[in-house]
Amino acid sequence: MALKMNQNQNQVFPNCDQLAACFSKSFKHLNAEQMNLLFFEEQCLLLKRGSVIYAEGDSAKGCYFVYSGILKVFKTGLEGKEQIIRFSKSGDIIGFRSALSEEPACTSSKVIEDAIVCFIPNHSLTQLIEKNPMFSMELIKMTCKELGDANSYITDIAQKSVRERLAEVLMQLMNSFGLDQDNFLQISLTREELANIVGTATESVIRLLSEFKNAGYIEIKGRKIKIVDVLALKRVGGVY
Amino acid sequence: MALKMNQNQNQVFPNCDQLAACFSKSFKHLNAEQMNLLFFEEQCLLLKRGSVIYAEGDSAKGCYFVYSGILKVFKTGLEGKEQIIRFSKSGDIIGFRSALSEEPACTSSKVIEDAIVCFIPNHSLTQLIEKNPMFSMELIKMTCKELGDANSYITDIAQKSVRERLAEVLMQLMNSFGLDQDNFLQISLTREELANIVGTATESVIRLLSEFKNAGYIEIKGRKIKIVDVLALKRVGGVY
DNA sequence: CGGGAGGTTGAGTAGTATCAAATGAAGTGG
DNA sequence: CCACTTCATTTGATACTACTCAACCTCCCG
Repeated sequence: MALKMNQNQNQVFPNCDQLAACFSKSFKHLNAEQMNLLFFEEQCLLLKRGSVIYAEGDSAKGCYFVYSGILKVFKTGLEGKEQIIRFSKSGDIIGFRSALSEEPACTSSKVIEDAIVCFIPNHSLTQLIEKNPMFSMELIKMTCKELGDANSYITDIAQKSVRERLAEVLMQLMNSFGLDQDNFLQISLTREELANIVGTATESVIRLLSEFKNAGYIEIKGRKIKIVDVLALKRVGGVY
Repeated sequence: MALKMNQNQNQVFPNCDQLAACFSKSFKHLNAEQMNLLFFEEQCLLLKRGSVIYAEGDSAKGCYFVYSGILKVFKTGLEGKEQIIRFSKSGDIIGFRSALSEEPACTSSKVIEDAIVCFIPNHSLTQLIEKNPMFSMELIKMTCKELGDANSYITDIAQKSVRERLAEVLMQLMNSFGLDQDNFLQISLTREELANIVGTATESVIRLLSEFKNAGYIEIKGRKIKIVDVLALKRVGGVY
């Protein structure tokens, strides 16, 4: 396997085996040879919080495999307000939609927590789809799962109140990113980012968070949110 | 090609060539042999308005190809309120998500205008994916397009007002189903169904429709809506 | 020490939901 | 053909959610 890692600044990039191991968490049906195909032109990037991976309107020459860190995928609505669609973390592939369809990206992606991502050029991805039906199948299933999530999201935003949605979002974040030993969510978001997930105003998030705090559902230390009463939050969020 | 059409009640089902021609509108990379594979166990159904094709929670043994008619795909939220996710018409495939992922369906599908659909058993679909990478690619692209639409939808519902969304939905319906010679939308929906797309209350739709009517943007004849001022509607809906 | 970004609080209000009731349309059975 | 049922639509009155605007605070960084 060609090793083209940039190791400037003492940055520790994953080696091929580590990449492959991480990739296998999500895609189980690639053998070593195919994995080589994917990471042949290995090109890892270390990205700091705030970096943009791709932006709405970009025409992609490839997609990105996320080795570590957290990204947000969002659309920019009228008035420039972000709507966060989902998060990506270790093991996810982002940007393959516009890559495959050869259309400009319809979302943007930005780093929430410092990340290492690996660029996968278009032809590698296409080759893989052509040579490995199982991989196609997994890609389809993955997209389908995203689509299912999106559909639920639509229903929630359309039918639930902001309070319900905020509680639900906290539960989703808990499921996706887990809690540390003190029950704090292992992802830190600004109030504005929270608002941009829930689809509401920053002020509303602040008011509701302090309402949850007073009710004893959560505790707050700056951007860190401690989940105290899971059952109450699930009840409020209509999550069962 | 095996012909197992049920031709009871003088129902005129499409023959294989017609099915294939219709299918080719959406999927261009299947040769005759592969098309045979798909429709080998041809099983057409004539479905009246209100019929349920599949329901949330069903585990699918296959998917359906829509030959004619219009279906709505929706989720049932809390309180039993429908959220319409999208419509399907001639040339679309529905239900392949749960079919492929072998998970219970996360949406339901119901007939809006009398439809002829053709059942495609799971193994046919899977075989095709395994044998024809181009087909996989088209399936992926199709799912990706749906996903892109869903993402836009999320952003709209989260950020736009009900008035804006209703105007936008009218424009979408115009694009999807077209207008007849008198500029009436070629799809009839109840006020409740409209509300379940927009994500609002039936009464709100009624009030806004009559507001649009008074403003001269539309005319109303029962369930038929005539699009009078496209530019005004686009402006209201923030569609550009 | 100043400036900027993020966070918090309060007051006022527009936009929608909800509830209730009346009307209209379509079908059913006697 | 009419009374009756049922469902869809419409209108009005009222309540309330959540947005907006404005002011102020806090923390951090240069």
